[in-house]
Amino acid sequence: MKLEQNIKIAVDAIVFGYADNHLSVLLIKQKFGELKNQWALVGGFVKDNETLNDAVNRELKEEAGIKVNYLEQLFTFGDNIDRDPRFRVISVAYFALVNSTKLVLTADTDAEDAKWFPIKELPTLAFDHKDILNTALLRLQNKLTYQPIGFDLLPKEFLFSDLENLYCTILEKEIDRRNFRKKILSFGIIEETDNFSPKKSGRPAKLFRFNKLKYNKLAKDGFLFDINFA
Amino acid sequence: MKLEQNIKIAVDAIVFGYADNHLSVLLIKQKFGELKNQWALVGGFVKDNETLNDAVNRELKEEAGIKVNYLEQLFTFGDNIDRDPRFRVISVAYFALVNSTKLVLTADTDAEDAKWFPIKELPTLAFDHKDILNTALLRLQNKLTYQPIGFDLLPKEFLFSDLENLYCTILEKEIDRRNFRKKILSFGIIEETDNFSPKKSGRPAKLFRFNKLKYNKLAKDGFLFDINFA
DNA sequence: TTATATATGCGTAAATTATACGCAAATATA
DNA sequence: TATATTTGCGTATAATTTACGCATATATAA
Repeated sequence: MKLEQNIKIAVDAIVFGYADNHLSVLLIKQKFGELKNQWALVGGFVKDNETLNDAVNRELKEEAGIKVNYLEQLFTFGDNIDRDPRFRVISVAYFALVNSTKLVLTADTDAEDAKWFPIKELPTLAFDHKDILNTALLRLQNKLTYQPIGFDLLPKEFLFSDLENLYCTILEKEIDRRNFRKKILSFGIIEETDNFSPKKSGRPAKLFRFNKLKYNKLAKDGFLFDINFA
Repeated sequence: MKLEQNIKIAVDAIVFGYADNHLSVLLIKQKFGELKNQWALVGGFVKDNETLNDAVNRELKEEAGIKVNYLEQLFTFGDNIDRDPRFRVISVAYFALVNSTKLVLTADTDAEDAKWFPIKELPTLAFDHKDILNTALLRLQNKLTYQPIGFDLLPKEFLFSDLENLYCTILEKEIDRRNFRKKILSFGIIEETDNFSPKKSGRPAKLFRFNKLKYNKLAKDGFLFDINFA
């Protein structure tokens, strides 16, 4: 069997973060090559002896010094045959979420060129990274309606209003506050804490916490988290 | 930038077919190599200048002489680092459906070693193809509940009872016949024909046809096809 | 010819869930 | 003390799901 394949395999990560009612994406400024100074997704080539997951996590650490809360394979992009003149590149894209405490990038890594961009203020992106990003955004919006991944974008303890705003912001629609609360509570996967959050005005609100154990239990039994609102 | 990556990229297809109340998968008997005479998924290495989709369709034609009704990317499997001693193989798996008229493989291709296996009577599979198959089966079951892909497994004109049995068989559960009919009809994506199907006993039943145009219209408007039953 | 088994096609009551709100409570600020 | 603001709980109504009943149309057996 002849096999002279000149294709290299890369991984890319679309990392979403949420803070102050804004959804953001983590981007890296390219240091080398023709695309020097262009913004791109975190990513790089896969080493011969590491899994795809390991490769993504390594790149996330090397390029942005970050550990993500949620990671899943998104899609493999391989149709852009002329992306690099030296060889064809096929990219396995990953979808990642970090909680808001990680939205400030630490300066002690070589991550000086990593930056968060609000999803509404993106720069021009290298390669086909704009397409990948759009695919990821659709996945995020979709997944939000049937899997409770919103918690991975929030700090450990959060207000109901934070969670509600997150849904409204990412899904770009109004949701009735009281019905939202009722439905989320009905799942039995978040619990009250004894803590309150300081507020500028209005009645003080309890902080809540996501109970991953209870979620896993329900998910294993095939419980359907239907988080859709009119 | 040093880059000595010794990885080859392949595509594999999990092709599902449905006939006589049985879900089946298309497998190929390996002709060469260490795994000679073992059964495996349709698949092969990607050529330098073809898209991933083209690669899958080419393999489907070459190895089984088949054109599929539905094809989508499933998942990229890359963790099985020692699959081939010569190099590492990363496989982009595709999920495919054919309608029941194609369940008889034509002998005029080099497909003499292609065969349909009922999902409940699988042989031992090569590589990690059993894992890939399981992933595909879960995808099929899941997708059936929110996207009307069942029609891609049936002939152009079909009985409601065929569709119902397909759902019962693949999802492995009982569904109330009358409620099933009501819900599917409520979507407005299938239409009556003037034809009847010959039956062994019982009242003659009308044949129905899937209207893809109406489906596409609804899908574009974000209509939710909730095909879940208690 | 008549009875029986089988599958279809239509309908409806009851249970459940979703939607649209009302409103008191608790705080900051004017 | 009044006002604006946000929270937390509740409830009536609409919509949907679920569990069936039953007449109809055919093949086959008696």
